[in-house]
Amino acid sequence: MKAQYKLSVINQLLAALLSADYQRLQLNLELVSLKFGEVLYESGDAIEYVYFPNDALISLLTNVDDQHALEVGLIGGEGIVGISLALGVNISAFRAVVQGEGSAMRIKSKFFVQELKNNLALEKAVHRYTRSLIAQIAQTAACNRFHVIEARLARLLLMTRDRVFSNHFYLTHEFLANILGVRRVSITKAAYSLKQQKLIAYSRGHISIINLAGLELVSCPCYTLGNEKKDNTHVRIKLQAL
Amino acid sequence: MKAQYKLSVINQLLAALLSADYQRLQLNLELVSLKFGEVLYESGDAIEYVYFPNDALISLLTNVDDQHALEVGLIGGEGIVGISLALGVNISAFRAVVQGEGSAMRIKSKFFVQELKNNLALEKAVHRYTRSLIAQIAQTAACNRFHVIEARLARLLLMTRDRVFSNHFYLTHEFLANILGVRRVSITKAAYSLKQQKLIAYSRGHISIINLAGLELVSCPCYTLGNEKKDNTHVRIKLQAL
DNA sequence: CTGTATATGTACGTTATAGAACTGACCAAC
DNA sequence: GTTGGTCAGTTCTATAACGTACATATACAG
Repeated sequence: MKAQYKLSVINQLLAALLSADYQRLQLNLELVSLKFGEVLYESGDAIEYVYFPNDALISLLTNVDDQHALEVGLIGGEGIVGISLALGVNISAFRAVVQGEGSAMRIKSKFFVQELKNNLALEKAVHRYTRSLIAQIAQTAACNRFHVIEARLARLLLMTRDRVFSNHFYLTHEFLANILGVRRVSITKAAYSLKQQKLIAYSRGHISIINLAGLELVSCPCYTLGNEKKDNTHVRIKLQAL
Repeated sequence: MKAQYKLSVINQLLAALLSADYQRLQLNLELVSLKFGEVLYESGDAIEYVYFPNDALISLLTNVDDQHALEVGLIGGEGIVGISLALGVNISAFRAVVQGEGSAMRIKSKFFVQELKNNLALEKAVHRYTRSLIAQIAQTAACNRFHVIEARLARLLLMTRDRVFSNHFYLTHEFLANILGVRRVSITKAAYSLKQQKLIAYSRGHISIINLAGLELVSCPCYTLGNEKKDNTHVRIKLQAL
């Protein structure tokens, strides 16, 4: 299904392209809807498509052993999934899982690589995004090391919110546990505490943020820090151009 | 001091360059010796020089708060410090600290960026190295999350060994604690245990690996995994060409 | 050879999180 | 409406790692 109609939300990297560049790219772009839990790549897989999320949300996970994995990056409309390709390697370093249902534009790796060569603006944007992803990965690493589960959970919920543009989303404790690399029980305990504090509400996976400012307070400083530091220079927001 | 003499060890990225490319690059390269504990950049600093370590060892740290930092990457002769530049950003995302004394080649950012444009092989190598650094950062993140200090210490010692090409190096418990983001006491305990097991010896910072195979056994699987996965395609070892 | 700084060792109470096992509540399909 | 599956909550015990404080040992400078 090609993208031939307006979207309420469009990937910001694409939105920032010049009209002519976008027209050309669009020929090979495909609009897809991504389902919760869907796996785009396993770590080590060849990258078949590169994804530009619109309102979908992709979690990058790294495996330790068969038991444990850990989220190292979270990619929404501000980014792109499959960055390795822009670094000359067509193997994914991560497992990429859909954490938030939604739509994305995708393009065959071959076309993406081709386009990168001819489209300096795209290349530049992708590089800059790569740089900010590296910072995000490192930040997440440090956060996982030093902060308590409740704070990390709050941070994850806030980051999710920012990327799906909504205070309501679907995430079970089990899924969150996988993402944060902790036991489900620990999530339940932390989530219950947040619920008690009237910061969030949830039931069977349907989570709502009901006190944003409060949630920011209990979340670890990484959240606000991450936003301040966030290198948004890779996108010049130009939604109106579409 | 320009590099006009043979080195026993030379950075592998440089070694892999074609002779002509290297000749040109060399005009702007400078041989420097890096002292233990020296800080190349703070996180957020403008990148003045890009470093190609020979036998020096650089640790990349990310800050959490004023109290805590955490190593996310370790760069020796296989790599390059100041990668952000190749991604179009001249600000360092990390604090870069000399963890192992030794020499490195350095080049002014301006020249490096210039050279990247004209030297496809270098650009490709740097990109691939970036890709493998991302994998390393993520791996380290997961490792920090799941493995016990003793295993992580063993891993760090092994990684250090691999990069300084020696079983002997200088690292105090205090320094190691900063790198691994744990208390000094925890390092002392873990190091003491390794010493008891006759895997290492140390005194006042002078560490020796005395049972390599044994140390690999107690180190976390990340170590061997990291080596298997290690993407060395960014260098074509060509030391004989120098 | 003595004093001071640096490096390492020890001890004690505290806490976050792990592991494991079980209960209850809700949902959808048959 | 019963059944089977998913999701959330509780409890218990074990332990790795923390914070802090202090003690010893080695190196080096005067």
